Amino acid sequence: MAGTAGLGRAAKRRTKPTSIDVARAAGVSQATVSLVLSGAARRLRLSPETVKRVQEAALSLAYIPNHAARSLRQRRTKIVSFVLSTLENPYFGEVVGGAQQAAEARGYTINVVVARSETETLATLAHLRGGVADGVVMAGRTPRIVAELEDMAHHGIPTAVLKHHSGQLSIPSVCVDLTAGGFTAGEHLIRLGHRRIAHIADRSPYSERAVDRTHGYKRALAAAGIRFREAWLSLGENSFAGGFQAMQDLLAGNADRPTAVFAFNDLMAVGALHAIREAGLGVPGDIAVVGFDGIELGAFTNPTLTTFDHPRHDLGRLAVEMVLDQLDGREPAVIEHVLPGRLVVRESCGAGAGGQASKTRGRKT
Amino acid sequence: MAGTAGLGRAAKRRTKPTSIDVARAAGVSQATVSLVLSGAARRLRLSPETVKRVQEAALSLAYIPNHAARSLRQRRTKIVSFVLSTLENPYFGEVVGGAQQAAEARGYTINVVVARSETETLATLAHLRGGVADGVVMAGRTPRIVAELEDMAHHGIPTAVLKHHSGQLSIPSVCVDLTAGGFTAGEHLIRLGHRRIAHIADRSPYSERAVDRTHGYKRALAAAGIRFREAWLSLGENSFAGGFQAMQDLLAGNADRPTAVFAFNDLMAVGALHAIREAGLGVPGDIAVVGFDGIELGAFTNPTLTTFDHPRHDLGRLAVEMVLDQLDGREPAVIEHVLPGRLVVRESCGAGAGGQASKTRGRKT
DNA sequence: TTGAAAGCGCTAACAT
DNA sequence: ATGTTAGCGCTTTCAA
Repeated sequence: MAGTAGLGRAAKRRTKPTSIDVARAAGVSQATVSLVLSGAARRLRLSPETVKRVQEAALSLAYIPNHAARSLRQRRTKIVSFVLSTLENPYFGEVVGGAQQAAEARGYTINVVVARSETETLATLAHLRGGVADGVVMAGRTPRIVAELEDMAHHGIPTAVLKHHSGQLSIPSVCVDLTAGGFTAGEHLIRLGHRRIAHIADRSPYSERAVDRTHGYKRALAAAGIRFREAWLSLGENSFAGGFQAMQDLLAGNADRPTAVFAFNDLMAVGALHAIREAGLGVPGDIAVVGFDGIELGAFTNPTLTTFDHPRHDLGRLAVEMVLDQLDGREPAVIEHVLPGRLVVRESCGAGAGGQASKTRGRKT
Repeated sequence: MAGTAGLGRAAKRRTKPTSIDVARAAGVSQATVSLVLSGAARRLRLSPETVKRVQEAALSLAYIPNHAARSLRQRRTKIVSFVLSTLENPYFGEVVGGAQQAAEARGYTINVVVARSETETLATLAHLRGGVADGVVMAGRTPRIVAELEDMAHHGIPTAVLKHHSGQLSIPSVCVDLTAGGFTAGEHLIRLGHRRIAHIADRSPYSERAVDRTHGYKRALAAAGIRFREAWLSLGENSFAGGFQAMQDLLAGNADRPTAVFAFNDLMAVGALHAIREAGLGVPGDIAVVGFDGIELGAFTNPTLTTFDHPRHDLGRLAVEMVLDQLDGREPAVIEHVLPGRLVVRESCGAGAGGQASKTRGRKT
């Protein structure tokens, strides 16, 4: 029972047990406890009894190593932070899922931090510099954020950027080929006979330079000899309400209304669907709609949503792997992953000629 | 110029500056640096010049305190973890938003951890026991998780549970009055003349005991003298697809189909809407639908969704405040917050007689 | 095969 | 008004 080495600290009120307590209980040194619990026992050929005694002591004391002490000593936390701007778009649910799986496979934990503005993001990054996590995956960016990330990388905190081309940056990045996506979406609508195709874009600063899909859309128009009209480019917040409002603007501002709309993402596309319906018009009859990013919701709207689907799981996985590779001291094999997306044709574009219920869950192309 | 005490560590390659480096640069002691940067300077009447020298040195070295060292010494991290089971339901977006705001107001940071199963959750909690965070907000629960949380509380890591009544537990909790919600939803449908009202529930283990809204629904039926029919209770996964499937089951399994459905949450309700449409039926014409929880999506579906709206922001805020109160050494003022929700009537229940477009954004009751 | 000792970077108590 | 000292709990040489 009681104390090998007396009451000392172990007797203090409800203090969590430390490795010293375990050592005492097992009758070994603190170092041995550490060795056993870190799995180095076999390599160093500790005697099986010692190992067993330590394990039992640890178990009976419900010993859990102190995270702060361990990270201080080892100079690493085994945590990667995933910084994103909102949880209100389920898009990131799957991305984080992929990230977690990749992290877990290599012994790391993901923690998600929401930073809603550039200011908040910079504050978060400053916090992370203190060593809260070993690396950072950043979804969304502005020039200042990128600069900060580059600096962090120089100071030993590897990062990866998600979703936008990093262009000339030295930061590893993963993104979907957004330009191809914009082109594919536009082209699809053109093939269906549309020539008056509007575009709803995100007005947030995060997307200021993220005009890739808009470029793709313009290229599709150009390829078909259709002139781009400024009046058919509508900006809104990145949300249902933003898409709704952007679509209303589009309808109000144009005497000759468009016959099709390509939206920044599925969230905004759903907002647009609603605005069209409120205006007494039909989708795809009066206006065809194509979304972007492929969240599950699109398979359940009325009408179901044609969209450009992203490999969300892979996006998360690759971003984390790039960070972990850097932590392992190797440069990531590829510094910029550009993943392909694919068009998922459903009802909202009017392509499914038949358009029966049985097809509404989405055909993949 | 260089070293008071020689080149030593400061000269080492790219080591992040420590408070010792700052102290040297400012010509003061390490303790003074700590005092200045923690804001204790004024209280202790450090001379303004000293303060200034330290601040400048810290700035020019881009000094950031080491998180691990600080937490080890202070025995706290100023972090609260928010553990939840999925990011695919935007419901939690706003809850986390409220949590963050409350945390920030008191100098804490929230970090979100996704644990998709009971096993993952228990592993996460074990990790948190190591002192990664000072406290935990847990969304969703099973008996084993609750037991674990209680134990953590005994060991100095305060917790709060979100969303379900804690019943006899000693853990502080915040939830919406789900029973009242179920009752309100059922009653609303009954008032509209429905008597054949089905219910779609969540089959996940997280909800095993969370039958509150189902109770409410049954009570509403009973109050109207309507017999509860087992065949009209359908279970599904907590997702669009789960609601879709549960609704299909309902339609397939009943010769005399229900004229109304009350769904576990808005996600499942949207799945149900889709199943009804695929079956060639109309909402609310053939079947009225009422959802639960009030996520933004419900204002943009077709038809828009009548639902029982939750005060999501407050839910997050109160949960965090309960944790922080415990960290401050005071018992939370209230150990169980039961917040009211409110019915938001939109199109899917058929109540909006007129049902014009202009009303579809939702009337609050 | 195991133990002893040092030290990660910081803060808090105690001296001046 | 500032400096000295000790120590948070752990891992990791180095010694035995």
